[in-house]
Amino acid sequence: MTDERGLRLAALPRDHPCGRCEVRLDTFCGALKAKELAEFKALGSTARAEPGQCLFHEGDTAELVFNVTRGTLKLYRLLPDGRRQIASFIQPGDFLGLTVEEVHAYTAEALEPVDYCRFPRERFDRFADEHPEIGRELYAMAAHELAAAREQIVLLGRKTAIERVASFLLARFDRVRARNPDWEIVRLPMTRTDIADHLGLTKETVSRAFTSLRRRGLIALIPDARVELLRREPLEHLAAGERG
Amino acid sequence: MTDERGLRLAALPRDHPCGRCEVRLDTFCGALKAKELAEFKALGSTARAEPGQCLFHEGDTAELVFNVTRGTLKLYRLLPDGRRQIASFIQPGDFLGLTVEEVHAYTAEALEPVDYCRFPRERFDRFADEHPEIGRELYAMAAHELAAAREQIVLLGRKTAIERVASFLLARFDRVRARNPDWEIVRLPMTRTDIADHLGLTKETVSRAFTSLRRRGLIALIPDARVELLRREPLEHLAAGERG
DNA sequence: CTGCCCCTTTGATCTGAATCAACGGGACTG
DNA sequence: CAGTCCCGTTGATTCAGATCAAAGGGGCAG
Repeated sequence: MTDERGLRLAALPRDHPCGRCEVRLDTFCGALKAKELAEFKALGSTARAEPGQCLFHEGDTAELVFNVTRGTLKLYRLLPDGRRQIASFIQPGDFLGLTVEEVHAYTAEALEPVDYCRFPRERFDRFADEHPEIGRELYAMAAHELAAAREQIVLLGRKTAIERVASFLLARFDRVRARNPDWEIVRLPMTRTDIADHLGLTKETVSRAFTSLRRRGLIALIPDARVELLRREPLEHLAAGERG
Repeated sequence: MTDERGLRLAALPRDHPCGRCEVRLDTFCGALKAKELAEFKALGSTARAEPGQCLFHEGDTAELVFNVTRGTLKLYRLLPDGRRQIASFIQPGDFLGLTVEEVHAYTAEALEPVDYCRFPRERFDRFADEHPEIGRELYAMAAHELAAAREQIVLLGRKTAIERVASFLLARFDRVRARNPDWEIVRLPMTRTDIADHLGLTKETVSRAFTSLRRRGLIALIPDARVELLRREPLEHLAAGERG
């Protein structure tokens, strides 16, 4: 699989508009041949968002879809009195903005500088209709996100504070590991408040959980918002809910 | 849309194997013409599950996919110490068993007598590959379920007990209303414990929330596990999190 | 009809995490 | 370089919901 993808990457002409895209093979673009990819790319444009800027707000009509190539966003909903829930963090390779509704149900805000491709929804849909291989990839991505969302449901419904934080950290480590198998340090571009709003906790409780994991020797907190994984197994036990 | 579907339903020959299926147009079967539908149906078989029986367990290899035609199931995960989270309730017209993993991450257990069609996953995938219109429906269903899952994430992460119960009830009422616009009574085939395990609460808290909603005159509890909607608006305010 | 079981409801008490409060530190600003 | 702001951490107190406990009711087997 990696080899095949490697070949396809190598096969892309030098002057191809997606030639420098680092996440091409992590998203459905990887399912397209060079020519189709160029056609696809021409449907949209690229842009950058600075920290705090939003690609769209809850309630906006969904006119564009996005493909993130660099940086992290948070996808959140606000309740009328200010309570906030971050449904998920969006990372390079993630697709964003697809909705069955006419209107976005969440706000997508950049946590750090974000580069992305954007496509008018109508054109995107037409292209997808004409390219079944895209449809298949889209379905696979939706299924994947659904699995992640249900994992989050288990976390929010039944796990304790420290189990939630352990699960969150492991998910981050595993995401890094998918690319660098022996990388044991992860950067967390989001604040404690963001993590809390993702895990259904408060920033104080998240902070205490980090401290507790550090004291138990499972992780180390490194300057510049980084965390090192010291002992994976007990962290996995905690995350799985084994009352450790 | 309803008219178009009505026509398509009427167009199905009398002796068609799906002729009596009441949910055909609620699921992707509705996107198939009579002949293709018959071919599709022939790929699998129908069966019934009694209350308490499981279509599959967490950890089983995912060899079959299911289409529920009657009855309700619960889809749940157990943590090692017995904590349980019901990811969702599955109803007629819902598709079940699709997973990106080789193995089911949840158990699907019947709450009441359940009729369903089942298909070997491999054959189903092949059929879907050959019929792009199915792929599109599958994607739409996955996107729909993802939206529902994220709604549940907001509920579990940030809503209070009574807001959760109000949201749950409204979702039930709306599901009924989609078919019978002025129907204000809904049957709840699941126990208080099931509802609690869906909403991240305990059965006692769920029961107290029902009592509170009844005392406020928003709902009435009717024998035979039924609930009547008396005042929709305040219930909607509660569900939206307006601190009523 | 009786007894058993399970479900629901209600009450009393407990507790994990929220809230309230304070402090230290890094980044930016004027 | 003082001032401000935001972030993270830690401590004290509070509270929503969990847990523990008990009683009532419907369904069903014998």
